[in-house]
Amino acid sequence: MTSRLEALCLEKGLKMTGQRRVISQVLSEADDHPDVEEVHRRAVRIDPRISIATVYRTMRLLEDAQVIERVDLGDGRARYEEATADHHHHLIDTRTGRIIEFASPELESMKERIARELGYKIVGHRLEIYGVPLDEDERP
Amino acid sequence: MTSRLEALCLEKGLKMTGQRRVISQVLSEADDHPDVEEVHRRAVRIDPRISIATVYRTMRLLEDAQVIERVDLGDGRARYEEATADHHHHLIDTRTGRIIEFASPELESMKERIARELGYKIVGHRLEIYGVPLDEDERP
DNA sequence: TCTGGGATTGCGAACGATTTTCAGTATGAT
DNA sequence: ATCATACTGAAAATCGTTCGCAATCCCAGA
Repeated sequence: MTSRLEALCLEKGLKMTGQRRVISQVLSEADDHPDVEEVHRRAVRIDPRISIATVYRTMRLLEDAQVIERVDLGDGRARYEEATADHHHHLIDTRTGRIIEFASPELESMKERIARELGYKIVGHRLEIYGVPLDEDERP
Repeated sequence: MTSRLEALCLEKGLKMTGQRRVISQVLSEADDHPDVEEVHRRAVRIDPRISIATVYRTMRLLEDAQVIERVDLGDGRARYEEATADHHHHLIDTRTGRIIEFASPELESMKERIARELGYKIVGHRLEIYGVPLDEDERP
């Protein structure tokens, strides 16, 4: 069975090896933001003969092919998510590490406007909010 | 002469050594976002017997004491700036590496609102915009 | 279906940024 | 001035990541 990412790789003309197939599957099934070690851990469960170096190489390949996106969440390692058309950002629960994705068109346009006022054209950006859950009585 | 940061250190009850004095001076005089190596380079100009390890240690100390702030600009190393009361963000010129600081109260409140809607209280956040200068004819 | 050669892999070594270890040194309270 | 303690330099260790290289795999073409 062909995973979503595997299809994308074929589309981009990437050579489809066993390990790339497995890593694509792992990433297709992930709904979190695994780092390379975690991807490797999951990949090895499917096929034990996959080295961490290959995972690193494949992640870079997929990133370059714009199939996945690197997310830098401030802990020293790279995390990844499937590439999506819409810009979104991350709210990190500092108590649990849970990551909540959110998008805000207003935020996007404000950011555009700020850059424009400073005389710049945006080529990339990133916003992360670190937070803790509101107490019961503070909920909106 | 006592630099601004040195005064802050004394205030916090930190032991004032020669190297801390020099590093404090370097940081007080900096108006950019130097990384550890750059701080070390500047410190050594004032007193050559300062090791990079001490700079690393002192930066962490000052960061913990909230005297300076770590800025993660996406190039693999930590950069620093003096801690300020007001939140501000960074626009990084990807062509030259120039860093432009900006603040936006609207952005702050929007970010508060987003967190609140998601059921969170903000404990920290960061926004970086990467951009290239607008062409002449695009300037606002 | 078989083959050749370039792409890909696994391993371990190399890497850059940062932290730690440890023995020697300096600081500030007394 | 003394002394316990905190601090320092130098080198080794650590962490995430990349690289070099020989062995292996994939797939277009015969």
